Amino acid sequence: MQYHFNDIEAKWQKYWAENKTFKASNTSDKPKYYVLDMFPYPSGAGLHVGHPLGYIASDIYARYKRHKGFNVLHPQGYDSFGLPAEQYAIQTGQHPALTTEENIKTYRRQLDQIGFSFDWSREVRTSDPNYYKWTQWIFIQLFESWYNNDTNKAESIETLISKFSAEGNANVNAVCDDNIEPFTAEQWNTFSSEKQQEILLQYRLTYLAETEVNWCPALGTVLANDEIVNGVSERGGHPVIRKKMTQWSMRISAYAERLLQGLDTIDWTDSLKESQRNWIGKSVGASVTFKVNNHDEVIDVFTTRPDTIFGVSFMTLAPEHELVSKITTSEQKVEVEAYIEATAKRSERERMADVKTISGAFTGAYAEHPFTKEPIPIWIGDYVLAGYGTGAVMSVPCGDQRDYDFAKHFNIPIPNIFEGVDISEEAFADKDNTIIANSDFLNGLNYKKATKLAIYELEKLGQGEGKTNYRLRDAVFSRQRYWGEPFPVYYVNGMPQMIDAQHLPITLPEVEKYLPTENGEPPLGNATVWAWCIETNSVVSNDKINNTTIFPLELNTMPGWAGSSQYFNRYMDPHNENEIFSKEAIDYWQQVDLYIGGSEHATGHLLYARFWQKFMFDLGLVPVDEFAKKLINQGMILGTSAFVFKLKLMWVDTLFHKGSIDYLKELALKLPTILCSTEIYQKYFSEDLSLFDLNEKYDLPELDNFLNNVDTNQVDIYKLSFGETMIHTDVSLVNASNELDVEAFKNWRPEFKNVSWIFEDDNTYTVFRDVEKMSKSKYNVVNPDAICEQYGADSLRLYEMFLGPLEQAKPWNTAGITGVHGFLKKFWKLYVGDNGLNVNDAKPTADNLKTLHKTIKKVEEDIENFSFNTSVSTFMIACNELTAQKCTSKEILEPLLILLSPYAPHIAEELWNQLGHKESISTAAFPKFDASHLVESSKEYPISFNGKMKFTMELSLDLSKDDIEKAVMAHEKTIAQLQGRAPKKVIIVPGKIVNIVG
RNA sequence: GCUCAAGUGGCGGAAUUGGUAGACGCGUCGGAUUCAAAAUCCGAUUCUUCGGAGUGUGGGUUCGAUUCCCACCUUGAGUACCA
Repeated sequence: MQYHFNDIEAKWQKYWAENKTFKASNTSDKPKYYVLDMFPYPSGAGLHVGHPLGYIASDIYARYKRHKGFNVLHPQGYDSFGLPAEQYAIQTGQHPALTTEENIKTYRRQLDQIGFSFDWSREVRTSDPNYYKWTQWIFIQLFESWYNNDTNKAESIETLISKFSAEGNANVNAVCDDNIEPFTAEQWNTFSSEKQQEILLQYRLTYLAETEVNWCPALGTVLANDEIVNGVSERGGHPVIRKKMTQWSMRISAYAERLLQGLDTIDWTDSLKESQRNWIGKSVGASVTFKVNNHDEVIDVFTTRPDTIFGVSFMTLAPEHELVSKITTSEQKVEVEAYIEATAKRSERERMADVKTISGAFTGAYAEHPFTKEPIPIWIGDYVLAGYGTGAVMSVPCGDQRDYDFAKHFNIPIPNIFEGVDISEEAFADKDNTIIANSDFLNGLNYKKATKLAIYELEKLGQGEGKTNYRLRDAVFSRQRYWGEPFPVYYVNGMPQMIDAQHLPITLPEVEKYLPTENGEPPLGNATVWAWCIETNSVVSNDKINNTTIFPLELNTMPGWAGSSQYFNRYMDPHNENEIFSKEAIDYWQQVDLYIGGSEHATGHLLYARFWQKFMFDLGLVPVDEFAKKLINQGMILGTSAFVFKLKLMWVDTLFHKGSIDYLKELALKLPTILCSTEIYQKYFSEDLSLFDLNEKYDLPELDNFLNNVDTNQVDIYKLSFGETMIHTDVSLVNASNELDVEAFKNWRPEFKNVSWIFEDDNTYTVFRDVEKMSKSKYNVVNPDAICEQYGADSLRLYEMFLGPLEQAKPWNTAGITGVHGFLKKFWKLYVGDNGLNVNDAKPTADNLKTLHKTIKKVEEDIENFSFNTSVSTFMIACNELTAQKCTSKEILEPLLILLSPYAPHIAEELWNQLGHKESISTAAFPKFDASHLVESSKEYPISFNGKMKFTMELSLDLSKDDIEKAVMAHEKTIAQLQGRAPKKVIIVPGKIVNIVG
């Protein structure tokens, strides 16, 4: 009987679905294990072979853990709000809910055909009102909370209100806005309700604030930095302006320190933790206040090196700094304004990428040194960014290379405040070896002591204090989009009010158009039924708005990361209508044990989700403050693009031609389209042959005609050289030997229907191959549907794992799948012969047992180390060995099946069933490794001379070092190798190696 | 620039604590089977001037280095002057 993978796979997928084989229970005697994949966005293009890589790995792990006796939670769902569906809706008018539904159907079909052991009964979708009800609910909790630095956690806003009414805000130690005005309890109690709300908003964990955004009036939307190219929008090339907008923000900065510390408690990859650390960007130092001479102004700076304060020889402000216009002298005005204008034209990215060009301008103003009272010139320079810190720097050229370069460039003095250090060539930034000099009371001190003393003295002057700075900014939470969670917020006199949680969800209203409104409001501004009635507690028609009982609702929606910041907990109890999850469920599952996904989420989703988890921990909703214990990043699967070479004229040797460049350019345009097969092209190109030579060899009428019409007075046709333009061709038109289906290519690209082709000698056309990111636009996308159809899901699963280490990027090459497919056929034949089952009760041989147990050992180690590629090799070796051993023993073949089942579950289930089992193989226990089967009595010793292996010798493992040496020295090959010399030394490591030196 | 990965045959990759470099698979070549093909099976496959050389390059430590140390080069990813 043959291996009919399509039938087998369909049969078991149906069985698993019907029997709910992988449904997880929230109560069990078994230990729990929670394996989660990062939330997929169901895109319209469906899955390509790169997407399931992580899902296959997590599925193997989940199935392995079930064999190991765990109660495994392995859910899946969809992050189904998002921009692509909205964009599609704008173009076609189709409701995003409809297209999303369609896309999910495709995704589900594709996921099902790969045989994942998901518990689909727990599926969630972020765009489902029953789900986003809880996203809205968390938003309300954030609004109703403030961060108390004294208790170092979030607390109910009620505790803050009672503090205010009892003692005012003087003793409140909160994370809040910068510009808070002090008030007493009496004042608080006399404030109007609106005033009180206004103040509270400055403390809440989610708050309204004016934020600068990249506004594109033509598109009516806000753009991300990388959507802007050269100051205009990437799509359409419309102008973009900086605009202030009132938006919801999340006070994630309150959690900066805890987010940083928490990294030490979780088993995530170092590179990912490192990028989070960089993103949080903690720096310890001091804030210092400089007075500006002849002005009633001060400049605040943050510095990590207060010990170098006597080395300050100038100040640098960002060109955008608000003080610049106030303090610039009339003499310097022209220069400063010109410089500001020049900077404004450069994008922030440009300014940052360019470290080599030094530019700046002197404002003419001076600051006063806090200790020496000497005047310090104030400059502006675009190496200082307005957005970071205070947008101003105290410049210490002897201790900072950028300040040093700036000072050198503008001939600003560079005072040396370091003992015994030469700064004539570069700045000295080594904190550890710093001894301060020329610095009054700091002389002779090291970095640590000088820093402490400098801060102490600054505090005495009232011109500074010790300070810790974080780069992490509060996160903007509003989006001017339709397809996202609506806020549960209405406005009374411009002040935001939360809708009571019992009335959630506030569902997305219907709109006619998904575009922003004509007066620049977000798409929800198009909704006609989008007002809140506080009497009926329901959404009502806009025309009823009276601002006494019926009020306008918020028009923004939430960002993509809102829904994905809580889904991992919701999976624990996804259908609970009364709570976000029950206490029993969260206490049982606790947190994700293994999370697999891409590293592109390092500073987005993975940081925000940790923030929400910590917030929920503070509220006592979750038992642990990190949501994922272990995290692995799977590497990207790259595509192998295929190209055809189109010839073009090259200019390198214009010297050979008498004609003008213009004539050559004109000629280039007239060159007929010639597509040249890769091997021919590379041969001719590397031999530096000309177009003329090519034409001689291959009779191309069009080229002939072209060459005949070249003005030979201007051009030497014998020396017209050529190069190539590479044109992507769809990889589906190319076979495993890189041969192009030319007819299909012509049908796909009609513009190449009647052009000249140069084929290989055997009349085929070979494409050029190169590895690139897998994407539709590069025509290198490989669809798993076709692979499952032709080779089966088990082959796809094995091959994805076989490609290489999970965490590394690696190219996909469909041709290689025949290897693992051949293995599965061979594996099948080990169990099933032409006349039925081969398996019997034969007693296993020592070799059989050895093969089995070394396989158990290796596979178990591999899974624990997430080294799935090497287990596939191990299976192949085991299969090859057992086939050679003609093994038929059930005692061997049955455990082997369990080993394979996490990787290739369908074939394993089928054979398991044929062996007579009634239960799914997923219920079988993982085989136990027995080391006694691997004990060897002898070893094939490598005999090396000076570290180079020359031959091997079979020796008993019982031999002593001396016995081994005697045996080796007596060997004829040793004698031949030494040629009469006496060895200087003989190294013997029993059981490992013999090395003869000399 | 910085941070983190990575660099091994024609290709994907393997090599446990420093101990036989190239497992396993693809591809290629040769053979068997076949009227032929597919499928299947068997063998060979780092280079080589046959002495050797060889894991990006140059040094170092060691009896012995893909593995450890130093310097450099290249590629990929992330990040943006963190004051």
